[in-house]
Amino acid sequence: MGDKFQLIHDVSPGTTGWTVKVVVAEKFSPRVAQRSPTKYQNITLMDSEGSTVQATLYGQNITAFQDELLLGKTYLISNALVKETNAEYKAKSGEIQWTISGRTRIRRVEENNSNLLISTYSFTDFEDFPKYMDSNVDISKFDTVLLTMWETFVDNECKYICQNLRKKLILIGKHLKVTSFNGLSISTKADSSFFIEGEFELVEEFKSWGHTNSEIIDNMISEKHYLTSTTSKLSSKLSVPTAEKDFTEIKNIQGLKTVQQFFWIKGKASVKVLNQTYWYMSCNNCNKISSENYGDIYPCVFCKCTDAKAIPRAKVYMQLTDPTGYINATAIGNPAEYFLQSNAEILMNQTLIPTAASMRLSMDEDEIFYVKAITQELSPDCKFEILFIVNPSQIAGDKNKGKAPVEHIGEPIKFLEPTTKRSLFHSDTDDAQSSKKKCDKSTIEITKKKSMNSKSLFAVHIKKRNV
DNA sequence: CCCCCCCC
Repeated sequence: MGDKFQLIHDVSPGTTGWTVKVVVAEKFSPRVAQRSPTKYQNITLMDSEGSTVQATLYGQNITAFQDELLLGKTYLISNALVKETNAEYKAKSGEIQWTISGRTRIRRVEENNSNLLISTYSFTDFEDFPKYMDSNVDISKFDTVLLTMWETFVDNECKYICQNLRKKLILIGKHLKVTSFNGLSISTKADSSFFIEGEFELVEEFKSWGHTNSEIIDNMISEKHYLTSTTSKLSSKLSVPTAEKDFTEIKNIQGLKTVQQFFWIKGKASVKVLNQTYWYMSCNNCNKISSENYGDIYPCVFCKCTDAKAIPRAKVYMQLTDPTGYINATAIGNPAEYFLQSNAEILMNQTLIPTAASMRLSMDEDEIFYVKAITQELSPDCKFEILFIVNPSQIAGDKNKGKAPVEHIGEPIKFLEPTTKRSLFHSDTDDAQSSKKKCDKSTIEITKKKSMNSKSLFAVHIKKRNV
């Protein structure tokens, strides 16, 4: 390993412009956090001098990077989030931890540094262990697997394996509402339909609420409404309320505890924290964060698009007020550009803290906001996201005027009776075609990714695609 | 759709 790069010890919180060459020395199985639904995965990285640092991945980054960071391989890493571990947990002071996210640039280097690892760890026997731990094959076939644990593995790894396996089974059986499993997230959309992304593995058919999980997923796919972000398309999906009683007063959602809900709010937005980043670099295909430079073509780790383009996307953290109170909320993409009266490229090139001359920082008149509330497990308050902003003048004379807001708002999710015989479990090109036909502005790809045995293990990839 | 953060 050459020395033109920094070493792990050279990188502290606040260090900029660094690149460290590392070998992936250990890769642990993803775990679910004890006190929150957060998934995390720890990885140990080692530099040329044998120093190590713990790197952590969270949530969807775990699946996104699972093929990028392979055990024993060498990488150049830059722009990880570097911080001291939480004082509450850290064993010794000054311990550094890296967080690897979509911002982090990772470049594979074709070098064999396994001798470095072997000289530091007795690592060879351990090599097959991580992939074994994370395997679902054993569950699906209900084969008995003998796993021998010793010393601290009994208390640590063994405990977590058991917990995770149990959680996975429970998740598949019961949870088809708002959850994630192996990269799958099924969440309610603003129009009460479902958005499914990522991969999931159906280990076993479970019945819940009178339907098997495969039927429920079939329903979601056959319904497949997707919201689009533009106001014109929005108005065809949602009728904007006009009666005062249809708006939610902010005081009623401050400190909200519900899982996920949508509200119409009539009020004003303003930027209170001027010194924020009003954009992020994104993938032009999936909008996820990118570590590339503007305009670069790159393979996106999230959507796996091989020729994704890095483009800026607007983002703003603001305060929403009505006569009864205020909440902080985030807007991304269209609503952010609309509010700021700017666009992502201008926002990206802006070097100074903005002024009212360079963008809109507050509203003069009331506007209508469609707000999504998401409970934060560890924080007392909800997080709010502004999905749409509608100027009341835009809906004057609209055919929806006077209509009550669509009936789903604030209501629990309902599963529809199965309307189709089409099953995910015979996913072939015919199914993919029929999905395409029913889809209006998007297509859904259904691919059988792997089939370990004839009936129990499937991986299905469903994604929205703009046409 | 998306950002941030996140665990022992």
